[in-house]
Amino acid sequence: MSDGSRYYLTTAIAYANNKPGLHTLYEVVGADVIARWHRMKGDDTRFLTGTDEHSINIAQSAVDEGRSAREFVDEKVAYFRTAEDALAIAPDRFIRTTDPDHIRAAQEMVRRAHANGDIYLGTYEGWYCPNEGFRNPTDVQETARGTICPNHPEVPLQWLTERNWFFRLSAYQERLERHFAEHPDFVQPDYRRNEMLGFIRGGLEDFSISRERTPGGWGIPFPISEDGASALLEDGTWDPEAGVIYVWYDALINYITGAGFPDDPEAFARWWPADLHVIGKDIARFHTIFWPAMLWSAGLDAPRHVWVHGWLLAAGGERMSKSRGNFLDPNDFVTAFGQDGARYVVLREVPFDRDAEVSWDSFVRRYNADLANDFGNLLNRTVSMTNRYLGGERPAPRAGGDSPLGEGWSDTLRLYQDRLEGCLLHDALAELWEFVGGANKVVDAEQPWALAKAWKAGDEAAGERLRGVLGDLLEACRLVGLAVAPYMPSVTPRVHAQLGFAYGYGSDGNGGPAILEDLAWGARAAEPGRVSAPEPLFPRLDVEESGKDDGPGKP
RNA sequence: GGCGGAGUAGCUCAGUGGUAGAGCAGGGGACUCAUAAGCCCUUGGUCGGUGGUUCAAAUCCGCCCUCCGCUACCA
Repeated sequence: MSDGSRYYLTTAIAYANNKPGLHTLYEVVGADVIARWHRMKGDDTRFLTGTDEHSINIAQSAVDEGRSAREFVDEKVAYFRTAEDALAIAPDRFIRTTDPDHIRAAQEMVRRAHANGDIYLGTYEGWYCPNEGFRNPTDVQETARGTICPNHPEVPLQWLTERNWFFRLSAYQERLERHFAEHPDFVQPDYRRNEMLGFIRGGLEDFSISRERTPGGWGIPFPISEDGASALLEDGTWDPEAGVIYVWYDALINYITGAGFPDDPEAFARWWPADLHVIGKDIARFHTIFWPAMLWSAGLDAPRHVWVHGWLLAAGGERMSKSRGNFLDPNDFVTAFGQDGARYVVLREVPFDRDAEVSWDSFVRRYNADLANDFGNLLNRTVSMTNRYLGGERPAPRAGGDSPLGEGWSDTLRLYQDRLEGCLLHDALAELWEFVGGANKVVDAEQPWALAKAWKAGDEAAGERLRGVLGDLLEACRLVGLAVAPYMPSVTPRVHAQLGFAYGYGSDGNGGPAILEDLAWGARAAEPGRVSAPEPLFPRLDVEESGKDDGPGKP
């Protein structure tokens, strides 16, 4: 039921300074699930993810490695795309802040802010690290040798003053407070919203949006000169004296570039404002305070919702990072759990609204308990019994009222949809798996093997009941298998194949029937078919062999 | 320091006044369709500490301890 409703969602763009860790891609997997769900519902869906490439750190790292910044980021971006492919991430566009249309978008935003009187020349001063640029006062340390940056203790910091353009964030304080009040679900979860509101009420300061000096001049050229005229030179290049756009100002704009701004007004009118920005808790302020103000300044609408997710933490609650060496490699993770298994366990084991400590063990336990034992085995035993007792011919499920499973399904589906659309991705799966548990109980309560025996002995009623029970169980497998498609896109077709159903969705979730119609109990009851030979969906993993003692860093 | 959140079974957490719960992990049993999976039963907790209100407190109030988040320009 494609009702023409559109859904535009984004992830934060990843900082392209290294290979991606699973803790970074977690967010993208979650957003991909939401995107797939909307596609399968029939919404005209647009899912944007990509990379943030203009930081000073990146420029400096490239200099350190003796190559161009462009070469440096191209390599990192390739790592991201490979890992995302391995995890079946299917964006409608992978945006890079070095893309030409994004550069145009960022410059246009600066021009609009300037035309609107929202930017002005000022001075920015602070401790400047030759390696990392300006440092936050809270990040520097006073020592006997002077002020140093903890990351490079041997390099003394310089107190520098720059002439910068400032954005008049202070002018938007009242409007931001009003926006938060009028749109209580603008920022979620609620405790994040409260934190942001507290920040706004504490008073907003203007922030600088340009940089005079970056290594190699890396960044998007600032399009306006000090005198307020265009910084475009006669030879078609940008005046280096104008500096570059500060990387955060540049980065946020990717969300509108990805919607068609400013080149394609028609597309932009369709896709903007975004329905959902999925972001990490560390960048909530930029997305919920700076970003709306930037948009309003340019005469554009704020995004509708911003969801702030938590982090995967290593044992002891430590944040995962490359430098700590306690991160999980997404490619190793996919190798161990499979593409679908990896997506499932990371989204089931980590609540999407807060942090969670994870370990290799915890993921293996979750995989075995939920995927191999509960659902995989349910499908396996159901298909096996259908083959053994009914010659492989798939019986239809009983009408909802005649079947405990059929009766319970509508509640399960409603809760699943509520949780999923409310970004509680872990709770959505929990609802589905409660239903799986119910189906396993039905097997033991009905004992199809006993019914089969009685039927063989001439009890026609037992045969009738056997067909009904197995029909219900097969239907339960079909429904769960289909409902989890956003989470486990390649498992669903395998479930359908074993059950003898055709499967019509494409690899990104587009193209099939509106999923809610197909998710009704008995929706395909009229289709005859035969089950195939049973084949385990999720082979059990051995905890010992999976690297029990290695910790998350060395799977 | 200020504001906010949390401390309940080995692990992850639910439970806001009335005899301590779930899932996973551990133990036992019956069954056998199945990936030794599933089902049933079960071990396990002075509900962070302390004082108070109450007939009754994990739940309300005071104080204390521990942990976490936010407290602006690395991204």
